[in-house]
Amino acid sequence: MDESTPRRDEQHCQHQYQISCTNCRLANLCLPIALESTDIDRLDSIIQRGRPLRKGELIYRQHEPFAAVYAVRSGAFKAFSNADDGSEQITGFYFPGEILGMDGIGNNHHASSAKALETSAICEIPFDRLGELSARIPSLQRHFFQLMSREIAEDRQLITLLSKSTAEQRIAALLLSISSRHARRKLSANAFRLPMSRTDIGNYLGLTVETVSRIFTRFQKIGLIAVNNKEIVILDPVLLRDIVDGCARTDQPRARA
Amino acid sequence: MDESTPRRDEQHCQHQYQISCTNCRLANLCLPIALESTDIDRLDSIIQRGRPLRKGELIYRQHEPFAAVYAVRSGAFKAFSNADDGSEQITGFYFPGEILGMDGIGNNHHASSAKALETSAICEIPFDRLGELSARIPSLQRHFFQLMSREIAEDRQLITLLSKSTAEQRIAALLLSISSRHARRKLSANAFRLPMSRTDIGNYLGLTVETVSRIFTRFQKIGLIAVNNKEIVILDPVLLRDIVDGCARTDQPRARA
DNA sequence: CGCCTGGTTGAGAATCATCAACATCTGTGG
DNA sequence: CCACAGATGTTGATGATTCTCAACCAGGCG
Repeated sequence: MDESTPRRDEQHCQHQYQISCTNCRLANLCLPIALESTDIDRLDSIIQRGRPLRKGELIYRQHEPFAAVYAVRSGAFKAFSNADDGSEQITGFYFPGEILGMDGIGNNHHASSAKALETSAICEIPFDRLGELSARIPSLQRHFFQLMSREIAEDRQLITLLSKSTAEQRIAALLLSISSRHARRKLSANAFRLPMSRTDIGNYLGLTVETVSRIFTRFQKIGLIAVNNKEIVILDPVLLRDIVDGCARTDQPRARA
Repeated sequence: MDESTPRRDEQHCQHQYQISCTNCRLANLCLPIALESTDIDRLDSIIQRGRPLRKGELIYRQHEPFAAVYAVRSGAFKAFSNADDGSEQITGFYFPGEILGMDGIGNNHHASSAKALETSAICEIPFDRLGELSARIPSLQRHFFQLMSREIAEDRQLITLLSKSTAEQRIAALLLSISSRHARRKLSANAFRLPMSRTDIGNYLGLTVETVSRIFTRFQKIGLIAVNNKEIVILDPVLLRDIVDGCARTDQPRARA
């Protein structure tokens, strides 16, 4: 109960923010993927690394001029946009190795804001210099096209989720998504801390806080997950997937393949 | 009643499918935007133009190897992906001047399928050659980044719509979106034909056909739009926007700013 | 200690889905 | 040109999921 967080390793290590791309343990997920080491050095030379951000600080604000994209080095962020009436819509959560801010390229202004959900560090990648570099390093250009394309493909999965799925399926899908993104970083797939609030989860998934809360307790009651505030343990990954796929429901007394 | 379609001009003209980018009336919306005329010629030289597709024909299928993106020259398309259970999710509608297939770049396979909603013509743009060309023409690279970024930003608008809006707001937003895309092509903003079925609209917006139908009739009853099958006339654009923005509802007897 | 934010639980209401019947449109073949 | 069948769209009655409103609880911080 007092092992505050199980990922102190990554947190600590990645807060050493003057590390280079070459030595970064996220290099295999992030922009440098598929680059030769000399090209990695060139990429490295355009990247700015600043002090870590504290919880609640913004990387950039919606409508601000767009100048750079950002790689998450440690911590977690939410991206959100505000409608005219001030209401917020969260469009994504971002974890180490993922790239933020690509929706701002389109019209030279950020289409959303990005806020740290906990103490976090980032690498700033000035976009005009990335463009120049991409023109000279074909594999970098291709890789950046791929990153943007994957962002599109992932947004469309979310669209499908919002359009077709029940509240249970949405929450189960989010848990699985976070789980797999943890696994990608060689962290436990089945035990992790949710950096965002229940309100954020509801906002992201198109549900109210109350519904999110109810479903967490329901999932807990059937032994699907263990919840302790933001700490989550997935007890039955198979059932979780079955719920996402629509071939299992929580009101049945736990019969599955 | 017998003026079959008011856009026979564009349809006819654009079906002249061997036209070059330089002479294409969509050049100011499509990829050539912001290119010098010599660069347009270079772009033009890599573009493939085939025979028109008939209603129901596919440009590409989900999971097929990715090789090209496609510009709509005439007609209209829907992009959709199928879940494992075969259920379909429409992720977008595409009109002349818009680019299709960018979600396939990410992992070299198409993440969705694209089907013609009516007789349509396209320009095929081989992606590897576009990449080469982009590396040599900085403004082309930048423009393609921008197109992808806008696709992301638009998907996120849809996410907000699905996450936060009522059925009425979703339909109103779709009508406004189609209206503005018509206007961009110098066609009437307030009178157009919906190329997709009610079922498609419902699928796209996360609603059932019945709900879509009911809302069309409700909108018609209050004098917001005139509906004749797929022909739509927007009678009160201001109110339509108010509905999207959530500051007007149809159950109030028509009081607005 | 007490406030304040964030989270949980309950009761009632509302929107939208479902099920079912019917209408209309399209295109095909007689 | 008409008749028909299948697909597409409309309308109505009913019900379920989720939202809303409200109260209450827990933890963190001044």
